Amino acid sequence: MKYLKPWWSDGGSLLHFTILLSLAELRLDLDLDLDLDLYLLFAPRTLLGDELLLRNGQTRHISALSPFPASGGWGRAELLHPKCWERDPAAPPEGRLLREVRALGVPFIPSTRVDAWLVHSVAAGDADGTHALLGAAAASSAGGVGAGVDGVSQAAPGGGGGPRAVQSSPLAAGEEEKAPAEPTAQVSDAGGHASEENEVLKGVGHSPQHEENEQRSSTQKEKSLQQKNEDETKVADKPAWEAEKTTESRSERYQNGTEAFFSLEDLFQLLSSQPENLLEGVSLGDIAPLPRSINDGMNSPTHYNVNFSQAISHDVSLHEAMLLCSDNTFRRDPVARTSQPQEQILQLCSPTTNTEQTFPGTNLTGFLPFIDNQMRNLSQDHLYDLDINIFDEINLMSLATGFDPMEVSWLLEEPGYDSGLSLDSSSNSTSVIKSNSSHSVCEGATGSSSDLSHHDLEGAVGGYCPEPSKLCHMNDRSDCHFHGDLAFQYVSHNHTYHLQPSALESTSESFSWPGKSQKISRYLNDTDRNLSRDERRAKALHIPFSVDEIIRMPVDSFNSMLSRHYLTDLQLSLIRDIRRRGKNKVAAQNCRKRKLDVILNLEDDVCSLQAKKETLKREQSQFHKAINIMKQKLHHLYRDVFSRLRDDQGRPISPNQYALQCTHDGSVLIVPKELMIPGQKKENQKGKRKNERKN
DNA sequence: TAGTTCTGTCATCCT
DNA sequence: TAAGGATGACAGAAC
Repeated sequence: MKYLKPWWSDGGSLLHFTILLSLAELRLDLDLDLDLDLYLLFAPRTLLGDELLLRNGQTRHISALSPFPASGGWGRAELLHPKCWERDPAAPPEGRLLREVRALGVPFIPSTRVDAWLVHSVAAGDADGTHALLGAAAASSAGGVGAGVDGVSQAAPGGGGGPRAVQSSPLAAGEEEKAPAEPTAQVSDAGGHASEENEVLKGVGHSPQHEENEQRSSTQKEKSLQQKNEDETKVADKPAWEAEKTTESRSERYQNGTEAFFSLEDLFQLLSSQPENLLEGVSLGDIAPLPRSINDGMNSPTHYNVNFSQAISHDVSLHEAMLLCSDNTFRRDPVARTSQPQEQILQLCSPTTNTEQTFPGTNLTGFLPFIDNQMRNLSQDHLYDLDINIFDEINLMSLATGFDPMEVSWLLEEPGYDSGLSLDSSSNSTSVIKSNSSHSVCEGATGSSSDLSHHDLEGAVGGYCPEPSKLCHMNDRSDCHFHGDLAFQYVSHNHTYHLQPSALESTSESFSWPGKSQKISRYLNDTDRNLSRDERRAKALHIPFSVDEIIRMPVDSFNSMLSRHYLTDLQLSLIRDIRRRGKNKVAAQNCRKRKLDVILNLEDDVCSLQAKKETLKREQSQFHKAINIMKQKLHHLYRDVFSRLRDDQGRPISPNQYALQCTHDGSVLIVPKELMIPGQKKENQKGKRKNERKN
């Protein structure tokens, strides 16, 4: 197990904590919101001396851990490191507090549960240290101390229902710290020792073996990352519906075992394609030992038997997660587990085993090695960043949809609802992890791989369909399929939006956490404000598509997407309304933009025309001036001419009685005004008057 | 508090 | 006929 850069919220009360959990070939990233003080109370003692990074940039030194309280409280055990129990006699046995929580009817605070996680990759390097943890957990379980309501504390007898699970665990049955790693071949040589607990807790990558592995694979990682980034960039640049073919083809490549890298998206796609398998059948308790090297992970015919259903279910706790981390062993009510052979146990079969049984319709040969390889290619920083971004959304999303107690109860009340998801603490479908190197067989793991496309899930708003019974009709899915889908949708959540836990007003309001509710409510409301009304509506109705997809998707893809999912009339109506409003909103924006452009253009036209008008006015004025000057000159010339003219008797000719008249041939005649043409007469009179006025 | 602006939405028409 | 673009009108939020 690895704690990755935990940080506290500004108020210092809510801990946003990311845990990388090494689980066989899978590493689970858990995103938790924990109470700071509570966490400090029960934080693993191995964190003593650690600096916790607060969100405000300050650090908080873990100098002391309070003793474990006598009893009560919610989910404390979830935070308790198994070793703490061993060292602290006052510590309650494993699972006790979980039982208490349920027995007392205290609702799980969604943010404190590991209600959503991602299966990231294999972290082989931490196999050693985590064995110690799990061994301790096994010891607690084996002690059978917790007379739990459900599987956790009942998982004890003999150290676990999966007989080999307990026995194969190096630390099981009270042998925790001293037990060698021998029983499980894949357990690290240095593993299984509690002395390495620190290493386990503080970072897998710090173990010598892990470093060695990292060095060995560093070059390969770089190349792999580069290749992966290129691939993902190409896909990411396209809308989901455009990338659909790409993802499908990638899925095929995975199936063919030709894809060398396995990204989160890929993993989700695969999970979505076989959610029922992964969620229902995979038992955390049945996880095969972790390969010690990349080559082991890639080549060894290790069988991976992981029960995701438990981890994903509402009952999954940090405590379990912590226990799960170790040597691929997860003790979770083996009795219950084994008592339900019909429970779908997915075996992530090796190429040499029955892959068809494991993933009918989907050849996931090398599935986990791909994950391993991919995750090995991710640096811790990458993971950390990823965790921050993704888990925040996931965690918040879970608040909104996945873990509404009302919904859970409703689901459980659904006729025929046989969830292997352990939605109920009393469910018998608790998962068991046997530290069994043998290969489990996937039972009931059926279904096609193409039911849920990648983008269908990735951008899902709700990732949840409210009518499970109807969902079973989807693509001839069995109940198992539905459950798997449902469960996986809980996990997939929404990665499209910055899902802040609004958790929808409705869902957020449905939680009751005295003393914390206000804080959570404020937190949810603050973040939910960023969601549009349609987004909130979509979340409320658990529309499995993102609003952005609904709006932007081409009509053909849109219709095909709708046809691939069973949606209620209400959901369909909402989806179409969202699409219509979204389209219209864009249209309105464009319309206003155009209108604004038209107005601006018209304003520009007005300005230019006004400028032109001014120019013309100035020209007109200049022309008038020129004309006046010409007239003035003509008048002077006229007078000068008449002043020089004489009649036959030598007398000057009066301009009042005569006028000059130009002929067509250019000659000038002196014509008596009485004989002048009327038009010329008027013009001469006008000219005379003007000249007189000017004079 | 009133006015203005911005934005989303609806109704309607048209393509 | 469905889908959607365009646009006027209205309402609510924000300033």
